Amino acid sequence: MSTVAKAVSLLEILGSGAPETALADLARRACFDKATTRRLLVSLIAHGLVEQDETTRLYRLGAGIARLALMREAQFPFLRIAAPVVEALAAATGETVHLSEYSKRGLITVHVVESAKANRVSVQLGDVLPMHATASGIAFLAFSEERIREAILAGPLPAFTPHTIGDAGTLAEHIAAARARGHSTGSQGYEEGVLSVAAPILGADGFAIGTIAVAAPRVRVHTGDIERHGAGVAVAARDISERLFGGLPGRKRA
Amino acid sequence: MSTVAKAVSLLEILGSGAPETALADLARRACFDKATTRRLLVSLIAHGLVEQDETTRLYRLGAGIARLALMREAQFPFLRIAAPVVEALAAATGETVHLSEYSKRGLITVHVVESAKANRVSVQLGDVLPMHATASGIAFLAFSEERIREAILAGPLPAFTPHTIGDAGTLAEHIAAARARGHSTGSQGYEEGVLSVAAPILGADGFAIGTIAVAAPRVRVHTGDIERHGAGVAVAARDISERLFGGLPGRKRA
DNA sequence: AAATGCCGTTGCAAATAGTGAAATGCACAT
DNA sequence: ATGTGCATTTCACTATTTGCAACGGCATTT
Repeated sequence: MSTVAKAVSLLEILGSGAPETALADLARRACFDKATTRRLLVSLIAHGLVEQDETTRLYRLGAGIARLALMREAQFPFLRIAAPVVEALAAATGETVHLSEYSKRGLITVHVVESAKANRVSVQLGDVLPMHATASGIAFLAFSEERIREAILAGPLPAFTPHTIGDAGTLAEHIAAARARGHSTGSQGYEEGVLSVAAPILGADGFAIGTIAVAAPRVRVHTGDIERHGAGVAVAARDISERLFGGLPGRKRA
Repeated sequence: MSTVAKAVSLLEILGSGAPETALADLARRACFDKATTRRLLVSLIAHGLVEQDETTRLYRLGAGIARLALMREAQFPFLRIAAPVVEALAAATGETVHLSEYSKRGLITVHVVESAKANRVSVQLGDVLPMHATASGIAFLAFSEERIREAILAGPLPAFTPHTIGDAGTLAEHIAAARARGHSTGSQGYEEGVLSVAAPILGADGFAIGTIAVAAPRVRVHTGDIERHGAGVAVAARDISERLFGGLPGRKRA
């Protein structure tokens, strides 16, 4: 295991769970020696990616993380551009709308506007959505590079609910259907009782770079709602793509 | 130089400058061997912190960075809490207001609302502000742990403009004055023609964790404006502290 | 009060992981 | 065709990293 892999693991562990973590706890969770863990943390602290409480000796993610994220956002203002569209769609539908961005590990939820209704779908910021079990994932795969799609179809398809698609053939059908329609639908594949509709946000090269999705409790979805939301996310996704890439002919982006 | 230090350097270089960077360019700027640079990048890519354009082979910061930042924000919602206060102060003063957070390297600018006026002060998100040359820095040091203050007073005080404070004694006086008043003033120490007023945002232990500042072009600052803005930032800073720590008696934070 | 357990920190020899020069392969321009 | 510039791979060498073990501080327990 490479040293940077270990360092990143520590960051991920610090990010998940409690806001602050003790050294021994961290070492145990990461399965590293205490000494190793501490030395990695010292390096990370020197660069501001981790901070340590002076008195309690507890560790937490540092402001350097935020700095990197801000620099990235300055280079590629995905959130700044897409967030208003998400808000607008949330207002128009009255349901929870979430935005995600592709990453090696899955689709990362980068923005959420929850429905104002009491019975609503809640999505955690930073959550990683599985490709095969969510409307977002299927919408993404329908417009992704073939390499990514095949990797998912070839890999394991863990079940999150009894409704999760566990068969590569069925998944391929869903993907094909989503490609034909321009948006996907997800039915309780990740969480029970949740229906979702998602559309891909396309990059400059025509491949998906993220998705926008509407998620509603099953009991509230009536005839025509799926189609209405499907049209909504498709328009919103296209809108985001255009704002990101339409106005800047010089800039290329995968 | 430790391996994680190198990996983080690459992230910083990727964040600064152009949105996408070539391997050779990156290796040159970091002063690493091309092979070394690439292997580090491969590790970072595996964890989603870096992405590579499939066709151009250019590297950029990945969505994993955003994920870590979101997880951090979920643990400690500094931006979510402070941003509305910054907006309000910007609306009230009509000038540029910026928010920063302490990090080992300096004060990191995490939120900015620029003045609507044509002649306005512009601050870059993610910028690191020097402690000795900005109103924010002096406000921070006035309420920081002694260790940090002394490290700055002992260290070098590079000049950014002819007005930058270059003398430890003068700096100590400014810090003392800021502590007495509850807010600091900065006069063209970092950028020519800019006057700033800043106040510290205090953590649960009473030490500063960040600052909020109003920055205006010198020509627009008239009699009484300094005092008015000083009162404004002080109230805003206290407001943020209270919203962060007042409501959650169980949570501690340095 | 002494003892026990837990935690963070430091030192050191062993070993794994990282290093860089050079070679290979790939595209594009000459 | 030939050349140039780039990314990528290989391999012997070296240095960083590693984990054990011991230490000191702190709190709770006996």
